[in-house]
Amino acid sequence: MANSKLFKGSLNTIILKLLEEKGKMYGYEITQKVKELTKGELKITEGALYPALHKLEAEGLLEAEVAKVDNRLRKYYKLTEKGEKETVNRLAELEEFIRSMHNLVNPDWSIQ
Amino acid sequence: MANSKLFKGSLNTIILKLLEEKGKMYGYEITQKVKELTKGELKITEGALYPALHKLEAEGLLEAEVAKVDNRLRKYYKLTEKGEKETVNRLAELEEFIRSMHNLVNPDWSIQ
DNA sequence: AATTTATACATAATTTTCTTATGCATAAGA
DNA sequence: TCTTATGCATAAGAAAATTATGTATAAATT
Repeated sequence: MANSKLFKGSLNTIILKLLEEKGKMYGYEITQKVKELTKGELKITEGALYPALHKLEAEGLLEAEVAKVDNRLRKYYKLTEKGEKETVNRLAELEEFIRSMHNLVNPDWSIQ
Repeated sequence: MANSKLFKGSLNTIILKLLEEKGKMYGYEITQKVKELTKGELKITEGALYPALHKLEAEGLLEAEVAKVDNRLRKYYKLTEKGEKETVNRLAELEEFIRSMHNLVNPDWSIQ
């Protein structure tokens, strides 16, 4: 997509939020869900996603569970308790970020 | 700031928008203006700002002019014609980005 | 008077985070 | 049969930031 640069730094927050909503998801599912929600605008690459998932797991925010579906492996991730708390913080930061960007560039729409 | 990661990738757009509004600005002025507009939330570091300005200049989006004020050098930047056009694009992308993020994380406010 | 903070630029080393490329494997569709 | 889709993973490289360092003058503080 044209403005993929803008998404830099927001991947972790996106993952955490989706997991908060869905309960558990596997990697490929996340890439498809993001593509769907952004109407194809944001395509998360595997080279970005899997290392991000591994890191969040190493930080104790996610825990993984492998399942075999239709003879294919899926690695399901869900939030740990720590991850749930952190997600609240990250989303608050994201909201603050968007408000700040609004103040900076002041486009012709408002935030309610 | 806590969520500086989220701002990754948006520095160029911020610079272009501020210059569009102000006409011309120098580097230090940009850092102060951003700090003011974000209530201290975003502190642009010099190591990020100056290379970004140089790159935008090299791309032909900005042009620079050095002035001496109070025995101190200031390097004023302003948009070129190409830069003005590009700024329109970048702001449209930014708006699309913010709408996408909204769809993704669906906070409790709406965009009008 | 001396030191710190503010103003103003710049670059180098390092880190973070991404893209692109590669690899393996099974299932479905053309 | 070959391509696309599903599913994981890692390595090489690029991009964009942070942190550290350097130079210089002016203002403010101790």
